[in-house]
Amino acid sequence: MDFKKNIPIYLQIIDRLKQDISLKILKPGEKLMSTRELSIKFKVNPNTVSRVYKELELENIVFTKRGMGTFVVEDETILKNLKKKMASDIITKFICDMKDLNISLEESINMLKKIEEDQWKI
Amino acid sequence: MDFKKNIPIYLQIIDRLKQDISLKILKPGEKLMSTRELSIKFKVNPNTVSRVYKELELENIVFTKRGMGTFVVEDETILKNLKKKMASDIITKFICDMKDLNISLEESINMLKKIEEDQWKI
Amino acid sequence: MDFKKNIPIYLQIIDRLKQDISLKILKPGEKLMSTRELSIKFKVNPNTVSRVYKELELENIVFTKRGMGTFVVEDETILKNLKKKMASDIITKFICDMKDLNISLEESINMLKKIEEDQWKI
Amino acid sequence: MDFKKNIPIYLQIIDRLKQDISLKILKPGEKLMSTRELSIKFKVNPNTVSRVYKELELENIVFTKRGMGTFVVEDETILKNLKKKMASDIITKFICDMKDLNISLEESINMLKKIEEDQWKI
DNA sequence: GTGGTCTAGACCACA
DNA sequence: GTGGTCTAGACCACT
Repeated sequence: MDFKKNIPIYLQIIDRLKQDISLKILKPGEKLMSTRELSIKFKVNPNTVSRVYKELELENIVFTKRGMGTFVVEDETILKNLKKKMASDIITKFICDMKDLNISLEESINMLKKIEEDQWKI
Repeated sequence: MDFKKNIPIYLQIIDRLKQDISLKILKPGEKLMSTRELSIKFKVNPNTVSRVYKELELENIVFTKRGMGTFVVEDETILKNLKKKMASDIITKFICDMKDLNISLEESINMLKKIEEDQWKI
Repeated sequence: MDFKKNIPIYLQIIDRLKQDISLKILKPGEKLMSTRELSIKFKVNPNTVSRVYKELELENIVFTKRGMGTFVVEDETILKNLKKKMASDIITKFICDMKDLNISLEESINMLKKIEEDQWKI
Repeated sequence: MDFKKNIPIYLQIIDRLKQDISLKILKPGEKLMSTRELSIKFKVNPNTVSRVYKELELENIVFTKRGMGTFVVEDETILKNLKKKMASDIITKFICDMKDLNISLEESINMLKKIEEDQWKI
């Protein structure tokens, strides 16, 4: 995993884990890698991973058992909402940004369709 | 104007000015407010506005005449490209973000269409 | 038994056993459950229970006969003091915490009285 | 300020600041010391103070202006509730702890009254 | 071995 | 000068 500059590493890792969880690459109840393992995998300081786990716990996406490790929550509802919320956030932002440029939702959709068609040609 | 947390104020102002320019609220050749005026209007540190103008000048969107102030460039081509580039950036980001969530462009478009229809009902 | 986060499990178990002993649910001289039994009952690591027994022994509340198990001490004086000390600790902490908030002992008592009256209404 | 062992320093500082705010030693809208200043005053690492400010911000007790510093919120309601909540937390804990020892609220109050009287004698 | 806390000190973006 | 992020590495308590 290579990190973008400008965006804090810990946020990028959070996003990555959220994706893995919402795509069920990490399943409900499954144990995450320990802070140390993950810090080695991502070539990052353990503290940074610590922070990631703490924030994910605040969002009720993972929980920790003392001395046992960190686990994905088992409540499926939360996990379903996670993906929904992430998608809805992206869409809302997109619509707002386009509105700011005075581009209506209709036009935006047309532009996307055009890109879709172009993909086939390649 | 109220600023979002997490995003640097100077970036938000840059975006705002770019919008105004691309929507021709600020016309080619028109003089921008002085750094002082703008800093008062936005209740922001004058240094922050300075930085905004500097960055816009680097992007060839405005230029400075010493002692006269800062002006929107008159080259229409640049201004047209400005809007195009901004829109294209937003769209690219949107498509990537959705892909990361394993949502195809087709699905994304469908979700947007659904929102469009829902707007009519309100 | 469900454990609070933030407070070490072993401390919570110690407190629980102290209560049981001071309330004579566990009587002087009575045998405690084995570490294994207790660890199963509380769904906890056996080491954790071991530690609990070790600490209680240090405080002279239980004692161990090799190969026989762990027992509540028979000295009634110790057990009486146990309850007294626990109560006094709680009270001292309460008074200090309220003082820190600039709430006098008199006011604290009034607040407690108010709660007492309210209970009757329910 | 001297810190208790066993309790994380950052929690002790949080508590201290909450007290100062609820007692209006730090007034609404007032600027807190910078992370560096406070870290020197408390002989503590700047990161520790950083963490304190972050948590207080999460609880909506302070807010930060980028590059300007950290300030007590100005909303009086929040600050009033702060003191209320802190007191109520302490009282609830006290009542529960005593109940666990099989000591009724009535008895608890009597014990406190006794202590109150004893104070006069000294 | 697990996460939690803390120190020391660095660099950065922001105002 | 302000807070935010990150690294390096330590110690601790818990399981």
